Amino acid sequence: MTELEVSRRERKKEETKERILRVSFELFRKHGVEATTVDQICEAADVAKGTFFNYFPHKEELFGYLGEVWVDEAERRVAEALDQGPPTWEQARDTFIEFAGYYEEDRNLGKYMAQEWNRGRFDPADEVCRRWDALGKQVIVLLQSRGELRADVDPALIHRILGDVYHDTIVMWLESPEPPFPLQDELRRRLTLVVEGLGRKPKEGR
Amino acid sequence: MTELEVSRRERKKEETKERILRVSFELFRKHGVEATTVDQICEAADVAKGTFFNYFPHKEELFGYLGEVWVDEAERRVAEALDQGPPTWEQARDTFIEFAGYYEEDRNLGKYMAQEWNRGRFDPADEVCRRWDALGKQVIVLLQSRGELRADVDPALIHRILGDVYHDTIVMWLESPEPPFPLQDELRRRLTLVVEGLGRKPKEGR
DNA sequence: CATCAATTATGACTGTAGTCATCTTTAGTC
DNA sequence: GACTAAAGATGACTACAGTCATAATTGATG
Repeated sequence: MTELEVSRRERKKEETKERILRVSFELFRKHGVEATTVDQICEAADVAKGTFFNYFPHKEELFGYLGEVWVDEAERRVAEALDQGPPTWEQARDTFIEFAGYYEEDRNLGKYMAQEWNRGRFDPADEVCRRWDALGKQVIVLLQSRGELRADVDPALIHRILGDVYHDTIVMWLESPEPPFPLQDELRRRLTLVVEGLGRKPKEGR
Repeated sequence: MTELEVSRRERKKEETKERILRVSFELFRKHGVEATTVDQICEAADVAKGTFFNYFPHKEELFGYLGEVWVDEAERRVAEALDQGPPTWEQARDTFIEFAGYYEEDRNLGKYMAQEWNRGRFDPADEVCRRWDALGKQVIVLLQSRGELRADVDPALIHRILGDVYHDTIVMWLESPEPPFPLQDELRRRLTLVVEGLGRKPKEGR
């Protein structure tokens, strides 16, 4: 076998993993995450339990892959936006607000995603987190250089604070009673408020 | 038996609950939360497993009681501070920052506490959350009336945003590598920044 | 003190996540 | 095609959380 073509083994492996992932999320959507057991997933994907755990060291690991899908898409969209020149604060803000749409697609799944994310149990979490971070920081630095955000503050700190508010708003939305409030509007409101300040003015101008 | 004195049954019940709680946290501190099983707790507290679950519908419920202890203390301290007249922003900020000391007392326990808090699995969670909320909001309204915080913004929103940053800073600290950064200094830095604003100025004065 | 209803304690049992020694399949070699 | 080593699959097994029918304890009442 040459190195170029993918061996049957590789192909089967990939197929099995794909099948487990596909079947899992089907069941999650149909019956909810808590109510879906690994046994059921194995049954539906026609693999032994051991096989499941060969691919995913624990049940929650499945969500790591959802995270990867999301960040792939997000990176693509940010690059696209930056291609049209450096953004204003409003443009950048709205681009990131749109990512909240991932959570809106399936609230139940989103809830679990946020939860597992918090627990930091994913294996690829480090990598995925790093990419999310890089995405945000890159934009913050650009905004600082354009004078749209305070340049006298560590961009990592600005990033973290905006991230806090962003993240917590989503968590709040996930837990809010039906019908949920309009997530993206609320994000816009809060992020704007934080950038404008809640009260006192800084002692020095920026 | 008169209604004034507590029956032996009541006393025993209380004793058992206390014993389970005490023994649990001893074991948590000694071996870590994950590593401590309910069986071990029951063994050490000399009760049957069923008894444990009579008192605490699930293992995590134990943390609900820690939450209650914390909020009791916090309420006491805020009342004390308000007794000395309405606070400035700096005073109020620092009072709340001191509460982060609960987490500093035992980082491992704190980690679990924050996690379980997020998951919202405590039974008394509603009540305890409500009290924490009331505590914060009360102070925000006071600060607004003194012109220390923007009065043109819903106090609940200000409260939520400051809470986001507060909470997330603690989570970050809990996850930070040894030796951890100085938590209270970092909280002060971030909360101040949010109140002063990250960049753009509001269109209208406050 | 005997009886009873209500409360609390008990531990065998169930369901599920996760492990591991063993078996099967595959790609490469002669 | 036969052989081999390594990758991958398997399911019986373990460990733990949580349940529930039953037993024991308690306080009240005659």
